[in-house]
Amino acid sequence: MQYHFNEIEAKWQKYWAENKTFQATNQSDKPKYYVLDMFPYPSGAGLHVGHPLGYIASDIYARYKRHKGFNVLHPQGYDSFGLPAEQYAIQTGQHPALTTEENIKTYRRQLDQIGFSFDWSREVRTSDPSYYKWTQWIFIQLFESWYCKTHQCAFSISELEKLFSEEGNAGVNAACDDDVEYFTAKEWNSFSSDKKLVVLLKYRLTYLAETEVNWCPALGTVLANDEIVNGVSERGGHPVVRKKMTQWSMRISAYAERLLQGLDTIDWTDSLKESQRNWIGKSVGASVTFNVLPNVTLSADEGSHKIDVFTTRPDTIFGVSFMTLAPEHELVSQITTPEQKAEVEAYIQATAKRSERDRMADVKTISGVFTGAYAEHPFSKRLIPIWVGDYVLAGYGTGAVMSVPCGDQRDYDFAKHFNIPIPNIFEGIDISEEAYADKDNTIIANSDFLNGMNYKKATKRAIFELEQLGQGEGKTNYRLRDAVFSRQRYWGEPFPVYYVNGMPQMIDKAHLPIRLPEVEKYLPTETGEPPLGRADVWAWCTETNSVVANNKINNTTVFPLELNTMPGWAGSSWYFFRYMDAHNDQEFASEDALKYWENVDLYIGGSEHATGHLLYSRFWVKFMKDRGFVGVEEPFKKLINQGMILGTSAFVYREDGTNKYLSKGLIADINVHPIHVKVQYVNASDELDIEGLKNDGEFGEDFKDAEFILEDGVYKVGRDVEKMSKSKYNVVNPDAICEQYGADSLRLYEMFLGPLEQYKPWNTAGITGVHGFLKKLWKLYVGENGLNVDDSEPTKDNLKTLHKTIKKVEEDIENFSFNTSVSTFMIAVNELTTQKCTSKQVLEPLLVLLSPYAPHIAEELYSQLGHNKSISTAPFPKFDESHLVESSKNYPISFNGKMRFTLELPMDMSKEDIEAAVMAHEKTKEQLQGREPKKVIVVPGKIVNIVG
RNA sequence: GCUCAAGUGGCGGAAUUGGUAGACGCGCUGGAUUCAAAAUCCAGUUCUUUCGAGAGUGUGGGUUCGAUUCCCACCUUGAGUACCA
Repeated sequence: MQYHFNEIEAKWQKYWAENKTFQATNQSDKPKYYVLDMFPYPSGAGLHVGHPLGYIASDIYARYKRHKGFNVLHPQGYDSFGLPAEQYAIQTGQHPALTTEENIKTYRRQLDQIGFSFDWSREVRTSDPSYYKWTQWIFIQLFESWYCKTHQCAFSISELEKLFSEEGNAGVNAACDDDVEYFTAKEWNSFSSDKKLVVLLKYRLTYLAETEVNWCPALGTVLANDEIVNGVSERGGHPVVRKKMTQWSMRISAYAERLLQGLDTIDWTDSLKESQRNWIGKSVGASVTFNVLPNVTLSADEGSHKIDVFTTRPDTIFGVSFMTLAPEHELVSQITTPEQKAEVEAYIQATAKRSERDRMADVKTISGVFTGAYAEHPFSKRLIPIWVGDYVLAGYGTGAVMSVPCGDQRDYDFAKHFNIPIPNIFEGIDISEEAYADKDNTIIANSDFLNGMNYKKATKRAIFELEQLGQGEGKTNYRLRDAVFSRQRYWGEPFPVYYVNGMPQMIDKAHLPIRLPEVEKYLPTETGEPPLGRADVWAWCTETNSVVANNKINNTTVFPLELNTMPGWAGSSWYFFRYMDAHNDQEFASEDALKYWENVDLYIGGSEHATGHLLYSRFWVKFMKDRGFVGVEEPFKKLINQGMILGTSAFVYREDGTNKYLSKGLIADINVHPIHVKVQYVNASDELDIEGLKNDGEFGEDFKDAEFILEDGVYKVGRDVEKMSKSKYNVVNPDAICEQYGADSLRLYEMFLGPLEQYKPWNTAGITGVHGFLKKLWKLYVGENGLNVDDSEPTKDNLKTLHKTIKKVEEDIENFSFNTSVSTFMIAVNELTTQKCTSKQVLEPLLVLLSPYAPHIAEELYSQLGHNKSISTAPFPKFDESHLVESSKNYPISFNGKMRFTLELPMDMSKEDIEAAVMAHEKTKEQLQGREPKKVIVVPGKIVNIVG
């Protein structure tokens, strides 16, 4: 009987689906284990062999954990809102819901054929109203919350209102907008309800704010920095301008410290934690207030300005020789003297044209302009000229810096360029060539009360003195910015928000979900409003509590709804909770389910989400914990980034100016142009199937009349490893692999390629290795005339092979070293085949070991051994050390550390006897050639090393 | 620039606490089987070599009886990030 993988795989996939083999229960005596993949965006192109890599790894782990007696939750779903579907809708007019549905079907078929043990009964789709109902609900909770910095915790906004009415806001230590004004309880209570709403909005964890964005008028949308190339949109090349827009923001900055601290409690890779730390960007220093000197030409009212700066080096405060403001800084226009006005305005105009990215990329050019105004040094009272320079970013700190040229290279370069003095405040340091930024060896000089102090002491003293003056305090700054949460798109979650007198109002939970309205086109409106501005039925009636036609808007009972939609990361920031109780229509998940499953034990996905999805999810979970909705502080306990599988592109070489294609070895110094060809026309020896290429439906025409110049009778292509992509014709489809070799071969081969975390090239030719292994495995169990397995007693060698395999495979899975397991299986099958093993006592446990990796063949053989329950219910074999105990050791005999020969000696031989046996050996004498050994190292059971 | 990875045969990679470098597989070479092919099986395959042996894990040092593994400096590649005050 042969190994008919197609039949076997279809049979067991059907069995698993029909018997709900992998359905997890929310009640169990077994310990729980939650294995999660980053859910895919269902793109139109379907899966290529790179996509399932992480899913296969997590599936192996999930199946292993089931064998180990865990109740495993291993769900899958779709991140199904997103731009490609919308773009396709704009081009074709097809509703994104339809194309998304189609794409999901393809994905599901492809995933099913690989034999994953997903619990599909818990599938979620972020674009499903029954799912985004809860995304909207969480948004409302964020709106109804504020963050107390003293307690480091979010609370209900009603508690804040109570505080305000009892004691005003002076004593409230909240994460809020910078521009809140102080008020007393009495004042608060006298505010109109509209005014109260305005004030509260400054405290809410999601709030409306004017944000500067990259606006592309032609596309009617906001673009991310990387969607802009050379100042124009990447798609279409339209001009882009900086524009202020009112958008929803998330106050993630409130959680900066906890997001940073939490990293120490989770098992993620160091590189990933490091990216998040960089992103959060904590820096400790001080804020310093400089008074701007009254300018005689300005009125008294305009004259009393203050500039706040943040510095990490308050110890260098006596080294300040100028200040620099970002061109966008609001004080610039107010303090500039009439003489400098024209120059400053010209400079601001020039910098406004450059995108933020351009400005950052061009570090070399030093530019700036003097405002004509001066500030006063808080201690020395010296005059400090105030400059404008675009090396200061408006978005970081206060958008202004105290420039200490002797201690900061950028300040130094700026000072040199504009001939500003560079006072030296460092003891014994030469600053004639460059700034001195070494904190550890700093001794302060020329600095009044700071003289002679080191960095630490001087910092402490400077902050103390600033506080005495009321012109500064110790401060910690974070680079992490609040996240913009509005998108001018159609295919995303609608906000559960309507507007009364321009103030946002939340729709009550009872009326969720607010479903996406129908529009006739998916483009922005002619007036530049988002696509939802095209909907005719998009107003909120507070009497019927329903979405009604726009023409009913009267602003007394019927109000306009929000036109923006939520960003891609909204739905993905909490989906891991929904899997716990996916069909609950009363809550996002029940308390019991949340309590049982807690959080994700193992999360596998790509490292490209390091600072997006993985940071936002942590933020939402911390918020939900604060408000008592969940019991955990972190979403993902352990996280592994799978590496990317790269494609091996193939090239043919056209001789310039001809229609001749030269085989790779013939190029020499002839001028040729390499052209990508589809990898399916290339065999394992890099030989091109010329006929196949010429008959290709898509490109055959291009090569029809081409002449292929062969070497040794074949055309050899060139190869290069590149990212797998359609445009490089190196995409390999798992469907074809499954059909030709089977899902078990695909699973084994993806693992066999190399370590999970590494980037590695795909080469279909190599799959014959693992496929051959499966055939060999099959032959070990099934002969010409039926099963080869019997009840015979295993031999010592059989047991040794089995138990070393158990040991290795178990260690490998625990270490996520799946590639070495595959080798181990090959070795085991090779050995057992040589041993002609037929013993069920050995061959049955081997199947359980293999089943996480190659579940179909394992199920089939297991059932042929007489079982009528799925192999997934079998316990993992127990390792028994006693089978590996050896009585002798083949010692490597080294001379000066180099192994020269081996010698078989009993395991229990003493050190002295080993040395004697080695020294007596004739090859030892040969090696020494008469020399007397200086030293003989004997490590019993390991090695002998002779020095001399 | 900074941070984090990673450099081992023709290729993917193995060597888990410092102890036989190149497991396992691909590819290649030779052979068996076959009318032939596929499939299968067997043997060989780091480099050099005067066939005795010698060298060898990016480069150069160091620690050690012994280093792919530990330390220092450097080079290369990849990823992320950036005038962050």
